[in-house]
Amino acid sequence: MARKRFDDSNCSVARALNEVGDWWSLLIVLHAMYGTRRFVDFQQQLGIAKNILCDRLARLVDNEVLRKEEVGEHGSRFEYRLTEKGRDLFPVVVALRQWGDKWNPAPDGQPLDLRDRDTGEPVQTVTVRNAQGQPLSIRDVFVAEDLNSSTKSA
Amino acid sequence: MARKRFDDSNCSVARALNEVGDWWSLLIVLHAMYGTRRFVDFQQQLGIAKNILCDRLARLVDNEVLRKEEVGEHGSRFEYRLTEKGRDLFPVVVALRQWGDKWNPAPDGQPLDLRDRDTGEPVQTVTVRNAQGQPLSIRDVFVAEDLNSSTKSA
DNA sequence: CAATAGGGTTGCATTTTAAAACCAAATTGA
DNA sequence: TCAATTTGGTTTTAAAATGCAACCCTATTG
Repeated sequence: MARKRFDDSNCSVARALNEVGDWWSLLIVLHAMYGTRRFVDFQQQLGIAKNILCDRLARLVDNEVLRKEEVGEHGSRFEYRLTEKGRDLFPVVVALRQWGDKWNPAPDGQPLDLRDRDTGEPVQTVTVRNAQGQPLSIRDVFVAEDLNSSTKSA
Repeated sequence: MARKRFDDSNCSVARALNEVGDWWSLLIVLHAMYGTRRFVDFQQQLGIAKNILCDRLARLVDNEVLRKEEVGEHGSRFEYRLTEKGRDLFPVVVALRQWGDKWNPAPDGQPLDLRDRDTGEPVQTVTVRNAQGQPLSIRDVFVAEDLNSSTKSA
C-alpha cells in the first residue's frame, strides 16, 4: 500500500514531517541554507537522482518552503530559493545537526562550527528555554491541555 | 533501486536523518516523549502497521535512541524508553512542532502549549542564539571552515 | 480452560526509489 | 556559425519499502 500521509493529522509534527520529513527534503533545505540554488548543484552536492530531485523540489515549492525563480532573460534557467517559511527551519536544522555532531560525530572529526557573523563567536547549543531563558529538559515541562477538548494533543 | 543510505555521509545532518529521518521514527520519539512506552500503545496512537513499527523500534534501539526493557517478572512484556540520546532530540522535536504550528496550524486550532513545570509559563520559541543569548537568523551566521581541510562541510 | 491481550513474523499487492537513457531549449566555444 | 555542452527535466525499469491482513506463540484473565 501507499505510504501513509499526515496532511490532515491533528499533530503538527506529523504535518511538518509530511512536508520535510522524508529522506531528502530536509537535506535540500540544508543545502539551500548553505547557498545552493540551482538544480544541478543540488544534484551534484547531494548525489540525488534527478527524478527524485525534481519531485522533491516541486513538493517543497508547493509547500512554500522554496520559491522557484526564473533567472536569465530567456527564462530557462531557474533558481530555488528559501522562502521565509523555509528559512524558519533554521533552528530545526541546526538542532538536528548539533544532535548528529554530538551523538554520531563524523569519523574525520570537525563538527559544525557555526559562528555569529558580528562577533565571530560560535553559536550556542539549541535548547528549549523557559520564559526566563533557562534551558529546559523534557522532564522540566508539561503540556497544558486544552480545556475545551479532552483529546490528547500528543 | 534501494533507498540511499547516509550512514557514512560526512554530513552530520545526513547521518542524523539516517537514524530518525524517515516518516515514522521521529513520531515514535515524539510519542515516547509524551510517555508512550508499549508496543500496542505506539501502534494505536500512531496508526502504524505492526511490521513497520517492529522495524522502526528495532532500528531506534539499534541506534540507541530507545532502550528495550523487559517488564513484569516473566519477561514477555516490554517497554521502549528513551535513552539520553533520544531525550536529546527534545529541541529538535519542539523546534519542528513550533514550525508546524506556525506555518501549518491545525485546522481545529490549539498549537502546542508547552510549559515550564516550575513556573507554569509557556516555553520560548526555539532559536539559534549567539554566545550572548541573542537570537540569530540564518543571515546572521557563517560557517567557520576547517583550516586543515578544503572540502566544504555543508 | 477458553478467550483475549501483547508482541511479533510472514505473504502479498501497491508505491517509492535509484539509476540510466533520453529529450529539448539555451548557451558556449572554436 | 554550428557542433558540443549545460540545464532542467521525463520515461523506463528493477529493487526496496510500505500497508494490510493473516497467522503464531506466550501470558494473563474470566
